[in-house]
Amino acid sequence: MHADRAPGDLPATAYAVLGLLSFGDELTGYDLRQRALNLRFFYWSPAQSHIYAELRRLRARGFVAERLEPLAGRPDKRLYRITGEGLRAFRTWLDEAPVEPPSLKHAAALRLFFGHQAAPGRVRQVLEEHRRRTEELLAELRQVHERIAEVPAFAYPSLVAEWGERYYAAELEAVQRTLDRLAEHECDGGAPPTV
Amino acid sequence: MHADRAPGDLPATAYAVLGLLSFGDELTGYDLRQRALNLRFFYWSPAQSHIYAELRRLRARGFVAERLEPLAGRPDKRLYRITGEGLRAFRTWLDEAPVEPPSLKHAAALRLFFGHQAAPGRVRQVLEEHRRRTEELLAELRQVHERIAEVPAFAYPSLVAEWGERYYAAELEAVQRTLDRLAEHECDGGAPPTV
DNA sequence: ATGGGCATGTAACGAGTTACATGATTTT
DNA sequence: AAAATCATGTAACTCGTTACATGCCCAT
Repeated sequence: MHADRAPGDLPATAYAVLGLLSFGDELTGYDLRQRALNLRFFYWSPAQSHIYAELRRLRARGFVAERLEPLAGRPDKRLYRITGEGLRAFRTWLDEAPVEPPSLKHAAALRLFFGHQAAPGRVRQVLEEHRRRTEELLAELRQVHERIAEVPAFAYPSLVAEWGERYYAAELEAVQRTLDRLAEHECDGGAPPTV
Repeated sequence: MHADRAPGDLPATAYAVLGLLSFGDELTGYDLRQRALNLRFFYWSPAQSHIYAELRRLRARGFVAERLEPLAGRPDKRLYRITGEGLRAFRTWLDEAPVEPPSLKHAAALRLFFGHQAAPGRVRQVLEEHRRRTEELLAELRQVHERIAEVPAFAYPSLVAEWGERYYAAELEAVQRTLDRLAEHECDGGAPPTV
């Protein structure tokens, strides 16, 4: 879970939050939650409560500064801005921290792997649902990409979006091929062996 | 971390271990660790200590049976076999449990996303390392695939391997394109904006 | 007046990891 | 004689989640 990290160093999630602040805006935890949602296409999005916790930690380290805006009858609104120290720390992480290998948890592929135990038609159903969801995700990603495509500050996020679009398009093709291969199987030998 | 699950239900990891036993062999925790390694191409591989813990839990539920083989001067060797109840539970999970959306944590893409803060050349370096590692992983996957390709019991794992090969090949292409786009950027505007 | 968005926060928990410890057997 | 492999296990820890709780403001 926490790999390759020198003691006292922060997890990638903390730097992801810090990085979202490195674009320069002053943001609330709520805002950050929204921004973090855009990471879901290639990284994952931390839970709301986790973001708040991460902000407290970053603040304790002096990586972000907090400004309070009093609100009547409920907790103050907290606005965060990255500090000079925070920016230095972020750049050091970006430039020097070892890049963890990408981790994929592909539940649909896991189901296929164990297909020998599945009910007839189940594997196909799982793959088709996966295809549908991938199509949706790709559509959403295209929308996000369109919104940021011409904004100079988002040149790099745009590159990631392009990459993601290719990624999901390839996934769609690969699923289709798997579906086809599955159909072949059912034609020749009947269902593959149940062991 | 633990999503969509009815209370009392087990995490996907537990079912993955159970699934590895569903091929019918009697295996030790150590063996299972090896087998679980093959899941790393599309799912992740749990730590050794985690596998042992999972086996204890599966045993407590009656999903696996344990046979002890006494060894002189150290803990007994424990051999596990799936039970009828375990097989039923596994099939129910496979056929009925909601399939979690695939989760990707792509650390290299995260670095690219924040490229505006990176030192010159760093993003390229990260991508090139990612490409190298992906090539390695693909090579390993091809080897595994070759070993199982003609084994009837592994028809489904073979399909997953094919899928994986396409997946990693597509990733390689996508990274290359990103590298190219990056080079274009550096030609026209100089480095993209540092904000 | 009701629902959705804004906004923060706590408590309890489960998942999964690293690091360590031990020792026999087999291979080099 | 050393190193790798086989084999099990514990303890301390972090990460991240779900579920809950609160309450304002704005649009319908």
